[in-house]
Amino acid sequence: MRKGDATKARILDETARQAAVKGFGAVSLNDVAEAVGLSKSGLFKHFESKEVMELATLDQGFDRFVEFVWTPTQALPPGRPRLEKIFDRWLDWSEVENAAGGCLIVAASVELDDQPGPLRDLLIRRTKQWRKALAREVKALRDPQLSDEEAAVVIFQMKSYVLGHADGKRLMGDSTARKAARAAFAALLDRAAAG
Amino acid sequence: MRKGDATKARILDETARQAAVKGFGAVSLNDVAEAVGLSKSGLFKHFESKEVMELATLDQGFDRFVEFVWTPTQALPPGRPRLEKIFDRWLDWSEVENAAGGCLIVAASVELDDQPGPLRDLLIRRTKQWRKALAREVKALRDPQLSDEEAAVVIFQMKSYVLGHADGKRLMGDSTARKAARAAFAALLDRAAAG
DNA sequence: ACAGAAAGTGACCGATCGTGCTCTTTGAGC
DNA sequence: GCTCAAAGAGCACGATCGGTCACTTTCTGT
Repeated sequence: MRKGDATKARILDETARQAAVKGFGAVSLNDVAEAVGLSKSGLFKHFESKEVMELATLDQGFDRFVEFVWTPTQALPPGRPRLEKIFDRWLDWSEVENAAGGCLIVAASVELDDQPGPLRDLLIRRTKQWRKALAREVKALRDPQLSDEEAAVVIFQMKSYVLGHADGKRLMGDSTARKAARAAFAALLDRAAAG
Repeated sequence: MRKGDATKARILDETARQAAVKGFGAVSLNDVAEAVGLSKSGLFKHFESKEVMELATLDQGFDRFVEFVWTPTQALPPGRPRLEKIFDRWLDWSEVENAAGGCLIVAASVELDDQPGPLRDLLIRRTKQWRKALAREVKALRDPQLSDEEAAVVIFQMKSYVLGHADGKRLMGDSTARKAARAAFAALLDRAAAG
């Protein structure tokens, strides 16, 4: 049962790639199977349906995101240094790690925000989970910890800059997007620490 | 040739609605035709292909956007009052005017950023055009007008807040998103006017 | 009112969609 | 090394995809 796991992982990776590019709704089993080097029916030995495959893809997408953006920052001291690293990794996530296709989570968020179903449920659940982890990091910015409301303000603007960066860099090819995002975020941290 | 124009407009509206919900890549002629009350082949009397229909849809989408967000603000004095109104209308655009489906332009931006073709070309062209109009409004924030670079910083953050607002409100149902966006934007204008 | 164009229908095309079925190959545990 | 399940191929299915064509209905300009 080891060979199967490796194939499964390749399927999930490929599905994630295609979903980030074309959207979940436009991914076809044929394209995925071909890219992975399988027959279409071979996919069904790993997932009982397309929907289950999509769910697994999005779930693994979040795992990869947290692993890439959050995990490596836990070695740093809490507060500003850690948060700056998280932000930087977050920008890397869409600009470098997923240069082709962009961030799967952003793509899914825009696509699924008005399409009820298990896929959207999963997306919302894991986004909330991520938000919680992020809130803990943000609150540690000041010695008397930031309140929930203060942290929410910081998170809103932080995520906004991430989205702005992705929009500017990926669609418009704006090479200054990263600098703009970093500057805006640094100013935000200054305000948060002072306020 | 008057009846045809009305039908054409209904087709474009419906296509825009569906594209905003499911993405351009997942819109089918059958669904559009059915929703408009036409046969599938009837669509081809108005557009020679699906791609042409999509192009017309996105183009009209931008027209509607500018008409809704920008046009009504031109009665206000340039600078801060006008820009605040633009921002407000922009939030309304995705939260109220397009409550079901969200902003077509945002959806298209995320979907098409890595899919070359005429549709993406059109998207980029019209986005640049909008950015230019926006830059004029932003520069008028201060008496010695803001420089290009200063305006770019403001526009980056402004658009970031719009995206953050859409993300928070539409996907997560966060009812405080609008307040957060407005507060962040007001602070941005303060900084821009002072700096 | 009449002619001709515009608007719209229905049947059909080949291709592709997700999925089930049977069959063969392959790999892992004893 | 044998066995048996896991992994995968191949084919076929009904539905739907974008698109064409011949035909009918409806509107509009004169």
